[in-house]
Amino acid sequence: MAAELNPAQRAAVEHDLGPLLVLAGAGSGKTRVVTTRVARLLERGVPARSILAMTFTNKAAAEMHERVTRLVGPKAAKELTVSTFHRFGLTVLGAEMRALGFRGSRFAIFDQADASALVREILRDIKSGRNYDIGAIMARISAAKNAFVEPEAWEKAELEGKGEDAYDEIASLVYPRYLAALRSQQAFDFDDLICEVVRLWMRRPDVLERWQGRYRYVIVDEYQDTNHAQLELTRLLGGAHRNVCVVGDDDQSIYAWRGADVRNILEFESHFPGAHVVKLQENYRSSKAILDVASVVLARAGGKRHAKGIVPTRQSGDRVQVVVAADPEVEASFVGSEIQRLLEQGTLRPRDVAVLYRSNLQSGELEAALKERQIPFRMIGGTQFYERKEVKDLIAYLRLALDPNDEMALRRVINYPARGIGDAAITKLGAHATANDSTLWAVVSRPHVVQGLPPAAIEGCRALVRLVEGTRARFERGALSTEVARAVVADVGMKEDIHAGSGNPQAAARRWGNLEGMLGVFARRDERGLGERAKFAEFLRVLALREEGEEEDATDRVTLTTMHGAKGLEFRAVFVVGLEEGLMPHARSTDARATDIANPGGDGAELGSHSIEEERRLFYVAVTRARDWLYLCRARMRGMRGKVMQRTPSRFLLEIPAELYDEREEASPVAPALEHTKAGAANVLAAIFGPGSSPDGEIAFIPRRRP
DNA sequence: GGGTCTCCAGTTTTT
DNA sequence: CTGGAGACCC
Repeated sequence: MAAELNPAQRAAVEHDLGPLLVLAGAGSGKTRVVTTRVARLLERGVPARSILAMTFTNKAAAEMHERVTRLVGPKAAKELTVSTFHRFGLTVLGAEMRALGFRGSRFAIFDQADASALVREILRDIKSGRNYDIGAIMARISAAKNAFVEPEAWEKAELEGKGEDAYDEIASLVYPRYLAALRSQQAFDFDDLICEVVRLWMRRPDVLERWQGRYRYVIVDEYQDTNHAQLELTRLLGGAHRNVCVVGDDDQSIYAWRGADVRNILEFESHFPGAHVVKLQENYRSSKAILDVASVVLARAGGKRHAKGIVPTRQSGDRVQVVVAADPEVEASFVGSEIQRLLEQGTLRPRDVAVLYRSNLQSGELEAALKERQIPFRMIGGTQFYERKEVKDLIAYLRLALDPNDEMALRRVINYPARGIGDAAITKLGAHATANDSTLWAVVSRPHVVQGLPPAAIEGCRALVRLVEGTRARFERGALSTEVARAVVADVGMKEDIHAGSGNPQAAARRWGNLEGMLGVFARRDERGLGERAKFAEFLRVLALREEGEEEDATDRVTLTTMHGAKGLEFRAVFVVGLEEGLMPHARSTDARATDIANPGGDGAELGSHSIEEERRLFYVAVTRARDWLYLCRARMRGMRGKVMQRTPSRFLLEIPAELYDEREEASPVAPALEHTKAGAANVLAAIFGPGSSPDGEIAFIPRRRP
């Protein structure tokens, strides 16, 4: 095996004891190095069970596990721990319930939507008056957690006038209540799964020592995406033996906006003194023509970076294509026709092609263009399946039936469907529960004891209890999950509700489709013998971590995804669309003030420039997904927020020397003279849309008729 | 308490 | 143009 590795790769694989930083450029064979390294450790006699590999996504974990299995066989692979950071945190916390001082052996996991519902409730409760952006508050709370700032310390900082804006102020108010609410429900949010492990280990060296003893070799993938808490977790776990191997690429750091701290990878050598550093700079993925463009993108990158180059190993290949389309529709139809052309040539399968965009909003035209040409495609991203309202409602009912003390679930469905239990009634019920040291469910089960509860609400509580008891009875009879879930859907009348609820039949069909998708997931689990009550309950409990989800779609389809969503993937042909100022780089990244709100916890002044650098890295990630064919597309005009705007090309596009690509113009079929000059465009617009269309600014939006 | 209207804002997102 | 959230009226 070693013969197939280049010298740098071999150095990374052969490195034995002590900290190791592998700087793995795009397409440099990172996964191969990691898996081979694991195999090599096993060869040397390291027991598989003392190796821990941590990734960010379940998909990455599954892939790594699969590839190690291929190398070392299932027996050894089974003993390895390959998991996400969060899954690992869950394992530790689950094993240390006693040390944590928790009752029983279970805690709930709040996903993003649960947490945001909780924050919304707290905001209502403290009558903040203003319309705060929940996401901004949650981002600040998350930042505080990951920096291990206690609520008291934060409040103190506020009092001393260190908090700058209104969001710091409101978040510092919400934070303690949020924490208290989580704890009272014996619940953790995603951040807690990491942070609480760190806290536990810091306060209980004896516990830490056990885990250090268990895992003698630690490997962390995509290290540039780690946040502060993840660094601390890694540092503590590796603190004794220091066999910590991290793999990543600072040039692909694109998640600072959600707390990733690129300094972790930049300063690895000071966090882990004596670290060995290996740079994988040879690129085996992309043609030289594509890498030439990628190199230009990186050459202009500012900020602190690990110095490394891109060494092409492949021939030049086909030239990069820059495509200037009249508008997004034309851009999309170009993408569609070109994909069709490539497919018809027979050298490509649909699965070899990806279309990448900055924002999910851009997907619409592309979907339509591919559908029109009957090109099969899959979309990654958008609102996550399990976070869709109808899916969460169903899950909440099932959770409630399995555990009536699941207050989050109860609050979610207490008045869905509307049954006369409004905000006022819920407040009364909650207050009664608190006053009598009882649970919310207990009060809902005996609504008549609550003073001043309207008869409609009492009747509503009874109806809810009947429904939940009925569901529980089904579980108790031993019914499998699908049967119970279908009964809930029927009893609640979810199908009717969905179709009545929205005026848009397409949206209704989609939402119903989501529910059927969920039922499908249950059905497949049932078939695998996982449908009985206890297993199903555990499945629902950790559903937030999405370990079983929509299973990987192995069918042969074109991939539509955001540039973020494409990280870690590769395709023979890649179309990057919407390369216009304001979209890519996104306007938010060039507007310093907006950026400050979106990126709390950072050090204010530099944020604006950081973000533009992150956009650049994102563009670099997008470009380096391509193996053989790369298309960089933009539109001259784009409707945004109901207005048609002239668009200027992305600065990243303008930076690329003309000799590195071919450029072509895709004219609108309606207005072939539209291109070239602003004035010309304005004349054409005036002809089509009537006078008053200004050349520069915004033009009243009139949808184009399709030819 | 519930349905309807109006207003506003509008990246990226895994766990 | 959208969707979500709050205001407002019945």
